[in-house]
Amino acid sequence: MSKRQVIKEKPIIKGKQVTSRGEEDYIKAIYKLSDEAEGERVTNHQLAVYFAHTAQTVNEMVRKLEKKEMLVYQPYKGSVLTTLGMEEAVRLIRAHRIWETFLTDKLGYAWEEVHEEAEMLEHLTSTKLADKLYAFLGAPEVCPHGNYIPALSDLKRDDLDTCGRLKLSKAKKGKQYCLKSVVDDKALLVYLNSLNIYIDLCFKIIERDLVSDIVTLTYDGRNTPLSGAVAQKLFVCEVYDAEDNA
Amino acid sequence: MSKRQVIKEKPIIKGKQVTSRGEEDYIKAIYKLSDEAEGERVTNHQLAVYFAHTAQTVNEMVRKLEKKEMLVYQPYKGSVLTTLGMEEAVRLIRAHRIWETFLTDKLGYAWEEVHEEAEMLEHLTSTKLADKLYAFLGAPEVCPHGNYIPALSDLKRDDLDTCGRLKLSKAKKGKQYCLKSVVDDKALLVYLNSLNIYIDLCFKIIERDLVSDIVTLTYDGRNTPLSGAVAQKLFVCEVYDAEDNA
DNA sequence: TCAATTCTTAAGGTTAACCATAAAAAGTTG
DNA sequence: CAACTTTTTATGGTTAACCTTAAGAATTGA
Repeated sequence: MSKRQVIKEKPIIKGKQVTSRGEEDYIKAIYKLSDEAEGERVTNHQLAVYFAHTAQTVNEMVRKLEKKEMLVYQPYKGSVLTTLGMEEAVRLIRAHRIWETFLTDKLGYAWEEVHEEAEMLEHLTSTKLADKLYAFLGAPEVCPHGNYIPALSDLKRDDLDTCGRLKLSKAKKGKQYCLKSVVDDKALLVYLNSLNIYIDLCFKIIERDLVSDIVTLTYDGRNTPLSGAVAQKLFVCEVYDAEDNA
Repeated sequence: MSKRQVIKEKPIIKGKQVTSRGEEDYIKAIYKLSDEAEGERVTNHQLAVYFAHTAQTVNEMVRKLEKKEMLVYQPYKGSVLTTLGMEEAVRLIRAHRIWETFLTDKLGYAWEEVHEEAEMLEHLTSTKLADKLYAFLGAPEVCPHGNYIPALSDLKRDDLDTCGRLKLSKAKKGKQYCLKSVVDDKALLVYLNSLNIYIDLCFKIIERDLVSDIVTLTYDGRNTPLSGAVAQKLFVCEVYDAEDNA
């Protein structure tokens, strides 16, 4: 009733979020972890390790997301995303990969530089913006790391990272392969740069030492040994049109 | 010392911000308001109205920004940005206008749709990203609303919105003008759309009624009356190569 | 100049997203 | 199945960004 109320005149619009940044990060993490691990449920412990959060914090976040019906949580068992949660995760992953593609293809970023930027931008990307960007990019199939850019309706997680592809660590000696995707890990990407390894590079496996756990590839006329740890993060397709360059 | 500490293993990187979203909004607001009003100092009251925040909140934010040396505050007088604060404001305005240009020029957004998106994106735009985007856009001079895109070193506020331009409300009857910029106000932009008025449109003023406060323009072979309120939000340059289309 | 008005600020509250400590509950295993 | 480990959750704390109420200080104008 006082004149001071006049201050309330202009209610500037602000981003009204249904899910906050933190919540979105949890949804994405659950989506990813439920794929990496064999089981479907993601335990609170896994999330605690992933985010370096305490058990209590994880518990609170999971309970909050449960109330919002983004996931179903069973104490001592873990969480499974609901369809709503999956949709949210796919929306974020789609935006993430679209931004990564934009940053490399249009702005000339290196593939190891795009993750952090995309990680921020994805959270403010409306469906409209994502779709327009995607069209502008020419509807690319994959991001700079070779992972599929899912459509919003595309909730099948298996397709996203590895469908039709083989871990290099499971490839066979003597055969030829083409690199199709890599895990989005900065140190790995920088390392691959130093070896001149990139998406769509074709090579032959000339050695696979199970004791030392080293795979040796041939490309560019030279031999390159890769540790099992690295080989596990590279996904390849077999190539049949033989043509040696050793 | 307990085994539970193992949880602390993986400290995922997060955006470490020097200035938060809220602080950045205050810096931008002070920058803008110190230009719009005649005086240089921006009072807490102005900020309270602008954000629809309470006096207490404004006070807290201003004091916080003062501690960070982004501004100098004099109780009962108001705030002035320091060079540091100005740089921050220009960085944000630059990012804002670059995003607006990207959204319209590359993604086909309408000029009334870009403000909100840019308002969010600007806060996560590193100098590197802004510069790359800017180059990608072909180093445009102005945003879709005709406002100059400042360089980071460009702290002169006067140039940004009106340099060398005239408010349409001060234009003279009988002369020809070209629309150079408009205030970024959604309702206004939609209204201008309906009149087919856009940046770089040239027209002649055929009437200026001081009593009714209406300016009448001629373009596209028709006469269009504009209220003083609208005319105040349009900035024009005089055009000398005469050519009637009335 | 003094009363009215406006501005500032102290005190204390809220919510979100984190934290630690510690107890209670469930699972695991010898 | 008892002991041990892990997981959950209650309690209580922190900071940031907001809020209200209300007191106190400065400005203004008649």
